[in-house]
Amino acid sequence: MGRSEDKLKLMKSLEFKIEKKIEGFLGRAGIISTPHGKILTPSFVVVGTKATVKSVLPEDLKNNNTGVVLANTYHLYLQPGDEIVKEAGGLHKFMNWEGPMMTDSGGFQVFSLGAAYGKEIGKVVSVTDPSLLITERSSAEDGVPRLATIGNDGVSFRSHIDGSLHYITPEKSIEIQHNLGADIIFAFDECTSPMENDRYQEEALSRTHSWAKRSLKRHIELEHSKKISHIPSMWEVSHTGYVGDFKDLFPQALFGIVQGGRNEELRKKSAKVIAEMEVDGVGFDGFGIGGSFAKEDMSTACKWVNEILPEGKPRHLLGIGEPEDLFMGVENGVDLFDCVGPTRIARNGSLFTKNGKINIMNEKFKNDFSKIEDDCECDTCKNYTRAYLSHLFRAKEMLGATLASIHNTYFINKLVADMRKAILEDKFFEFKEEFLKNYKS
RNA sequence: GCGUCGGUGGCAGAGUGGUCAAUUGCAACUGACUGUAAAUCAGUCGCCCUUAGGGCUACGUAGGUUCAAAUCCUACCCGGCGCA
Repeated sequence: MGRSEDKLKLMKSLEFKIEKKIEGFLGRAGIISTPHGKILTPSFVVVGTKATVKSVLPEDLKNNNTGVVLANTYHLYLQPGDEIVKEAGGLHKFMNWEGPMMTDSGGFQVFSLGAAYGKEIGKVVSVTDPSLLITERSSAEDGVPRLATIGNDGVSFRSHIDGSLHYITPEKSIEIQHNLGADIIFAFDECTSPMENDRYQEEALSRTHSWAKRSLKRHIELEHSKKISHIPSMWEVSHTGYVGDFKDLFPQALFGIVQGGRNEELRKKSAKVIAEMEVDGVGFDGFGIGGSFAKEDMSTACKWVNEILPEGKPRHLLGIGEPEDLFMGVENGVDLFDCVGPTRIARNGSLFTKNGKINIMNEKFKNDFSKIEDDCECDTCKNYTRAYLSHLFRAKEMLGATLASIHNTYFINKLVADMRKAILEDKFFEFKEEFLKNYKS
């Protein structure tokens, strides 16, 4: 098999077609083809960390118009173990989700179990408070022991489940992700805290870049080792969307991750480095935008990065998913979003409505026999009332979490689908204005 | 009927002369949640005054002892248990 054929094989893991752009902006509507089906972009990726979207059946996700599910490398490596998932035939079979899947690399856990462990910091800070900035590297003497310790070669994790010690390198993360078998996987990166200073961000960024290269290299090696029965031609892919009859073994796409915190120079540098990165002439299939932001400058950060990333490949804004943020991201050229928000707040009793979030546990809903939203067509709204959900949550009945999660994921999926429709009809900004006017009222 | 133990804020249940408007849990009320350490976490929770703080009313009921009582004494009411 010749060199060019090898390259061809690797490219087939994913196709991205842009259907329409928002005139004068970076935003666009497109279609990503994967071995497990198409993703209509912009698209919301529902998070199913441990190979399950908490409290929701895959059938319900399908009814919800869920396009993609994202599972997690670190969590599945610890439990049940990636070898078990491989033995099961991969994530799709293991969890009974036939649609497109992604896995995160564990890079976020470098942050959540590291710098953020035991503290009240999220990846998005809403207030720019300089006093929170870490002026110099505070290793571990801030009093709170971390479960993740970063080295240049990899990260030591202390399992949050049983305390056992694990070492994850970029190569290891990619190997795990190949065992898990999602359609799209991510390079191992260091998600930094928004409180870190520029000096540390720069240091972390060069680490992320070197890890990206190592991830890409290992990924390509593993892709080459796959025996694929039929390699579709370019014509087949572009005209039918058909990307192959791969049975249990299909090609996986690798996304590189741009970091750089809130620093413009670092963000731009990272976008350039990741965009141009190649191993044996092969680059990333798409890009993740990771790390931390201040709410206020999230849109400029997306813009800096997406102006540099190649237009023809999909971009995924990692871990972002509040309605306002989705508009911001789409407008600035983001194709994919994932976020635990819709499902987590659902389990905690918050529900999306077009007039803003409501907390179903509030007293006023005890005898409110209307639907969460009159015109919502999700299975929850079709069949249940606010009063019933209020009761389920008060009684701590687990069906409450299920019904709330179904509604919230439906709501977000529909929101993004409506954005897509608006882009195709040249009405993105009208839609945005109308939606946000109601949502913020 | 006699004896005995007990009656504390919506509930359960600490406290047993001053630091008690009263530990704690539950319930209730409100808020948070952005690549899931999360069916979690935080705040409020007698009444009044705008916060600091201050005032008022409260630990079955009514009296009493004391500078001071949820805490001690007396009577009564109510409940558990034991004996008749």
